[in-house]
Amino acid sequence: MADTARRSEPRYGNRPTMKDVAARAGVGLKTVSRVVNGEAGVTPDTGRRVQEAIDALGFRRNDSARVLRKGRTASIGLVLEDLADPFYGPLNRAVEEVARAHGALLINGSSAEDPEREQELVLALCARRVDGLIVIPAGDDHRYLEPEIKAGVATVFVDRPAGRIDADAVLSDSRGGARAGTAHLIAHGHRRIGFIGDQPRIHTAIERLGGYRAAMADAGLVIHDDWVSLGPTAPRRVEEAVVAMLGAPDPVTAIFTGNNRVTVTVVRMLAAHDTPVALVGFDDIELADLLKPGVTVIAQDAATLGRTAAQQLFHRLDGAADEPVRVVLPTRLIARGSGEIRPPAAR
Amino acid sequence: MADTARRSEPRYGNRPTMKDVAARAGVGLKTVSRVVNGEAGVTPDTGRRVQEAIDALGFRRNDSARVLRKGRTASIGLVLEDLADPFYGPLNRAVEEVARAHGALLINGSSAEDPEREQELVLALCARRVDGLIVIPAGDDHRYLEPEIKAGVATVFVDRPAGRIDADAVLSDSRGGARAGTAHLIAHGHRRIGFIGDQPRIHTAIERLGGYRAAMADAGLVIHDDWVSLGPTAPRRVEEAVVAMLGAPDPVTAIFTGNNRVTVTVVRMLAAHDTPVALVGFDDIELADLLKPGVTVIAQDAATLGRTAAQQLFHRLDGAADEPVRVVLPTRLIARGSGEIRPPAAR
DNA sequence: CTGAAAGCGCTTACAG
DNA sequence: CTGAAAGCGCTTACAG
Repeated sequence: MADTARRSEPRYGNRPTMKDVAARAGVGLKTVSRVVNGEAGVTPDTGRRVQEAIDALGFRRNDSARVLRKGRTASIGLVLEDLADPFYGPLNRAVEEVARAHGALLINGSSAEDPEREQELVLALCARRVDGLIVIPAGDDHRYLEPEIKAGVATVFVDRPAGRIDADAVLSDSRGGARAGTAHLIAHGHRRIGFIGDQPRIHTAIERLGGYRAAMADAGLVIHDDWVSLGPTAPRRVEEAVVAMLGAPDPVTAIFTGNNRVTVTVVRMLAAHDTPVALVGFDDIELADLLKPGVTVIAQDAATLGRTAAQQLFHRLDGAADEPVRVVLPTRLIARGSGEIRPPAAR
Repeated sequence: MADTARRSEPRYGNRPTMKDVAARAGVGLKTVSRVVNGEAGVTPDTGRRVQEAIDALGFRRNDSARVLRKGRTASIGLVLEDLADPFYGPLNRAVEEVARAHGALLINGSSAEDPEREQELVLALCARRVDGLIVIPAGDDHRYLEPEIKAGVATVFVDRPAGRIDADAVLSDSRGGARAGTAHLIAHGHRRIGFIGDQPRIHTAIERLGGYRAAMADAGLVIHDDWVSLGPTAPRRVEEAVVAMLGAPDPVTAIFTGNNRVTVTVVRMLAAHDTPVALVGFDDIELADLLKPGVTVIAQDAATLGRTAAQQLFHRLDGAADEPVRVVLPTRLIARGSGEIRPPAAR
């Protein structure tokens, strides 16, 4: 903000430029450019003189300037919810690997699940003229991106679709996964099943709730209002939801949790609970197999999610201009014990 | 003369420039610049005309060009080992928050524990003229960075110090932590304690081994060669080390693990082992408290590590030119059960 | 094989 | 209050 009164600012730390190299080698600018970029058309002798000047001066090409002239920045932006969330780690890494394979750098940022911060970050990346953008949206209205997309910023949404605009999206089958997980609990004898999910603004939260509802309906089960809780994934809120569901006159005998953070909190609560409660959680979590009981989960493949999104992005960057696509990746139920606990009455 | 040559190669997707805005508003370039940057010295009426042209054209300032002229890119690079490793998540996020507070973007990359890839990545970031660099080094020789640092790229190493150059470093007290953890096992009656750590090229691996050795020496215990295993943290290698240590004629009764990945594999092995073996691991891991027994760990504060490093970086960027500093953050022993198991003979 | 000129999209320094 | 000129460090298009 207030970086007003800086001195005669050392520019890039007073680095030598091609001009300096040219002067020292006694050649023209273009010749230096040729040597730096390994282009043909330089005699070995001239090349050597230039190389010596480069080494002596410690010259390193300023890609920032190069990029301005070339029109592509060879960088992409990835906006996710929280860099610290272990779920996004493999996704982030997968995007990076694809970017790297295409010679692009990755600019990263967290929206902190705040739509305004998401927009601010996305537009900052557009101002930097990233070639493309991969966004895990926090908000549900992305019309602010329309002029950018029209101007040529390739954009792929991942994990959650864009809101109110039509854009590429790579998603996990949230609805199908939640439906399968809930059906799994029903198959093990449960009739009163709770659902604790993320905020209703978030697409996946609604989809997973839908899957839960569908499975209950499939089995002819009516859902009690008290069995459903959507909200922030902060431990506090989740704990209260668990207490309410288990403390009711007709308590739930099983819980389906909407994502990894919710699951972790619920596992912690259930470990301290006196009677066994069944649990199936969306997202796999580390060490879930070593708990007693192991945690049964609906696993999604975060790395494939990221890789697929990045590949689609570079596909667009290569000129693909067909209709926006929506890729939905399957989930996988991993039974480890917690989801196979039977309700008290049925034992 | 204007847009003739443009059509062949869409530059930044044919975005309007300040020149276009100036032409449309019928003003000079500098006036547009004033409006875009909220500078004073524009009559309300002129300002309005310019703003209308901006809106009509969908103009967004090209920060990439701005940055070239300004001499600072308002971006920093963070090179870590693996974006997917949950240990680095909080560190990454903490760096991002500090960068954000300073108006800088974060360019991220993984070295994959490969010194060559680290160098390649670091130099690519230097070529982009990031203002500063935070590096979790994979290699042990950073002399390749000397010309860059001399040229003005602020650099802070985190988690591990630089090799063969003098540079700022923010570290955890690996040696002290490992010493305390090993002493904890000794205090619980163990005499034969194994150490499974990372590759000896990695500074923290050596430091932690040193802490282990020191604690053993403090207690007058001699270390058997078979009790120490350093190498890649791949599950395969760690499993073999565990099998060897537990299968020896005089098997170890406790193990100290050198980092989170090693710990996870060892926990998995010990869960399947017939007799209880004590365990203290370096780095905290999620759900460690819910396992039976809970995993006793030496926790380091990854977020503080990242925050401190980033603050030091911006301190340098603000002009601090004093001697390189080395900050060492304390670790914390968290007893949860696995480290308090007594050896068979002592029970 | 080699290089001078123009230009990428902005900001700086200066003049009116 | 306003704008023309020069320049950031490179690449492009072209001429010698």
